[in-house]
This record gives sequence, structure tokens and C-alpha cells, in this order.
Amino acid sequence: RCRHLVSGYAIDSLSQEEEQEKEVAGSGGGGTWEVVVVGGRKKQRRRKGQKKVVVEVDHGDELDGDGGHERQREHPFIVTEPGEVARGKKNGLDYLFHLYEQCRELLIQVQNIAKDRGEKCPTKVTNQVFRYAKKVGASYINKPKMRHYVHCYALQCLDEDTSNALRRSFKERGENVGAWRQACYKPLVAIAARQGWDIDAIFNAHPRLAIWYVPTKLRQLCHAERNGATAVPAVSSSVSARTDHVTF
Amino acid sequence: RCRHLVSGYAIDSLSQEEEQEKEVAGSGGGGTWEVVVVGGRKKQRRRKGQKKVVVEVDHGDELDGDGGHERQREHPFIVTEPGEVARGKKNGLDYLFHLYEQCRELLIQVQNIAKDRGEKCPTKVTNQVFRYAKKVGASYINKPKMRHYVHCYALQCLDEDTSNALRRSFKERGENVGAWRQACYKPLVAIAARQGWDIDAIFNAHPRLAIWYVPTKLRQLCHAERNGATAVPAVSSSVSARTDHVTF
DNA sequence: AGAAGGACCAGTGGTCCGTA
DNA sequence: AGAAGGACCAGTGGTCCGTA
Repeated sequence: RCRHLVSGYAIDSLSQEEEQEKEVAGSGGGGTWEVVVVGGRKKQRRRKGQKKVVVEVDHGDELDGDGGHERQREHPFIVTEPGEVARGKKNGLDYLFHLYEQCRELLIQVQNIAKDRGEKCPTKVTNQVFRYAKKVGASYINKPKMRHYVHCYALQCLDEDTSNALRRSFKERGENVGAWRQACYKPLVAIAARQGWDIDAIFNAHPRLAIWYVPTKLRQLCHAERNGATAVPAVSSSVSARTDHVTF
Repeated sequence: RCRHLVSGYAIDSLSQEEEQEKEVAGSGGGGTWEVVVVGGRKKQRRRKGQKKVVVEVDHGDELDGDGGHERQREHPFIVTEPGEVARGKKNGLDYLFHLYEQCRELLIQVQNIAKDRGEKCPTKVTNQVFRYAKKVGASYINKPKMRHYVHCYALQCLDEDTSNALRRSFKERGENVGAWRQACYKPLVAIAARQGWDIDAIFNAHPRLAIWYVPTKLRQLCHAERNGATAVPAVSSSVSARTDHVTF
């Protein structure tokens, strides 16, 4: 239950490669730790319609004869009930929420360092915090994952009973994580409706939630729901595809 | 005294070129307006040690046969007493401070638009605000200028008497704007000292100042002054040159 | 020499899509 | 098919330095 978090902070910058050896992967919701290092290499991806020439650079056999190691991916999440430990190569939702608490601790450390140095002090979980997470060995924390599930954590913060009920219901029905994640939007929009639709204010009023950016899609859903129940695209499909872009 | 500010807001994006015709330059501190359009073109600058090949692209004789116009630069600031109107091709410090108030109004407009659209709402004067300023014709507002004098405006907000006294003193001694600007740091650091050194908190506590980012140099001076009066580099020289960079 | 501001650049927020 | 996350990209904060 008590997660390991490398404490203290080192002083100099650190490349991603330097991290590759000390891999730590969280397991279920329990206290187990697996340390895994696996081989293999990745290729660059190519962006759609990017047409640009990609030069394949081979980093193999460089100075460090040791060769590269590939970081093991975290086990996928499954829908678990509150308190339930995921079995097999899966992680449960208590563990997911725990990662958000860990990010908060990391942010606090980053803030303290910044204050000490007289530098500007982040109030949100920024890239700097994710970089710091890597640096102190919490390499299982990454931006795309944390941003992906922010609204799920928001529901957990703002209405734990509803969050728990949703988990039980989706587990019972054998739904996958993606379906559960989608379903988290609706009760949040309902909360926003009760509180005057200001989702930013709702996030900022909650001490653990205030450090997270409001996810774009949640913001859009609140906006759409407020402006007439007309043509509200059920929480399933992508709102962003329908967004008119009008800027200055 | 009552400055013109284009009201209402247009809907689509606007390139910089489209702005070039409706140039409005503020004059002194009075109510005069000069509308100036002058000819000429600029070249790209080349960055120091950049060695990269620069392709000169000629945009002349494009669709709009009218040809390009060059924006007239704003008149330089001179040190004026409170209430004093700058004469000749100069702008006074009341006008400088007025620009900060105008930025605040522009930010409020940008915020209202964002709220209407359900988009994220800036709390500070961001690039978006400067872009909006250009769009509504306030092309005499630009980021480098506003950032350059933020701490001078901060002093004006936080201690108007000291700010006024400093202006009178520097005018009397015939000092130029740069010297006055430098001198604004010291009383600000003194204010910070009295209030526990938290310059961010000081900015945020003031309604008109809270929308401005704390300037790097002011932050550094506060930090240096707090950490022992030892080796504090008189406000004159660059602090940034002495800054150790230690990041993650 | 003193000053205004176009334009650059490192690092951000946001998330796509090649990967497993 | 479902999911994790490396890596990309448009637009940011910050300010240098070519310009007048």
C-alpha cells in the first residue's frame, strides 16, 4: 500500500537514457513491486500526410557497449471495485488514483525546489513535473496517461460515492476501462450543472484537483450541455471533431 | 485623456499584414492622435552563431497591388512628472502606465470571449492578448515593450508616492528612461523585503498587477537580496549572466 | 548612444498514432 | 480490439539584437 517514492532531489539534469536501467513498475493495488528490464528497440513514427524525408538513424553499438534497454510498459488498467486488488498483469483503479496523489507529491517537491531557488513556481502539474517524475525514478508516470484519466480522478475527488458506484456497476457489467472512462464524464457534467457550469472553478475549489488542468473534452461537454440540451452529442463520440475554430 | 479602444470583437483570425494599414500611434499623455503610414521593408535578422543559410524571399508585388507599408514606431518614452505631457516626438510615463490599463481591458475582453465559447480563460496577459490587441487596432501595444516596463508599472501600483517621487527626481537630474527603469527595481525589492520576499504573492494580491507575470530580473533580485546581502549585484548589471542553471 | 519591437528559440500543453 | 506512452506540433513565454 505504501508506495515507494524516491525522496530527496538530485542537482543536475538527466537524460532519458540514463534512466533506463532502474525500471520500476507498479503492480495491482497491493504492495508488490516488479523490477523489469526488457530488450528491443523502437522506430520513429511518421506523421500522417507529413511527406517529409525521415532519416533512419541507428543508435546501436554506441559508446556504451551495454546496448539499449526498452522500458516495460505498465500493465493495462482494469475496472476494479474500491479496495479490490487487480490480479494477473493488470492494474486496478485504486492504483490509478494513487498515481494522481503521487503526482501531487512530486509537484510539491518541484514547488519547494523552485521556491528555494527563487524561480517561478508551478501551480499545476506541468511538463516539468513529469520530467521530475522520470528523474526520481517514477518512470511509470507519464503525461499522456495522466491527462487521459484526469476526469476520472476528478469524479473520485468530487463525488466518491458516485465514483465508487460507477466502478461497481461497470465491473459487474464486465465493461472495459475505456467504457468506464467515458462514463465518468456524465456525472461530472451533472455536478457542473448544479454549480453554475464553471468547471474551472469546481476544479480550483478542490485542493487535490486544483493542480490538474481541466481536460478539453470535459470543458467542451459542459459548454455544450449548458448551451441548450439541443444536439448534445452523447458522451461517447468525439466533441473535438465538431468544434468550430475561431481565433485571433 | 480618454483613449480610443476598438470595441466589439471580430470573429476570424487576422494576419499581421492585414493590420498594416490602420496604424494608430499614441502621442504624449494628452488626447492627440497621429495616424501615420510610412513605406519601406525590413530584412530578417540573423541570429548570432547561427551559420544557417537564409533564403531571401521577396513578397513584393503580391495579390494586393498596393504594396507593403511599414508600421511607424512609437515615439520613445521620456521621464515625465505625474500629469506632465511629453512634448515633441516623445511619449510620457503616464501614457506608458496607461498602456498597462489598456492591456487589462483587452484581457477582460479576451476572457469574456473565452467564457462565452467555453474555452480556457487566461488569467494573465498572454500572447493571445497581444494578438488580440493587434487585431482590434491597438498595434502600439506589443509584448517586448510591455514586458520591459512591467516592474515600473508594479511600483506605480504598489507605491504611487514612491513612484511619483522617483519620476520627479530622475526628471530633475535629466536621466534617461533606461536609468529611470533600472532605478524602479530597488524600491520594489524593499517592498518585497517588508512583505516576506514573496514577490509573486505581492503581484497576485494587487488586482491590477495580478494579471502580469513577475519579471525574471525582479524575481532574481528579490532572491539574491534575501539570500544574504552578500555579493548583491547592484541593480545595474545583469543578474541573468550570473545565474547557475540547474534543472531537471 | 538610447530605445522600440520583429522575430527567434527553448521548452509547453495537448494528444495522435505507431506500438505491443 | 483495447490500451499505454513516445514523440510530435502549434502556439507560449521570454527576450535578443538588427533596426531606426
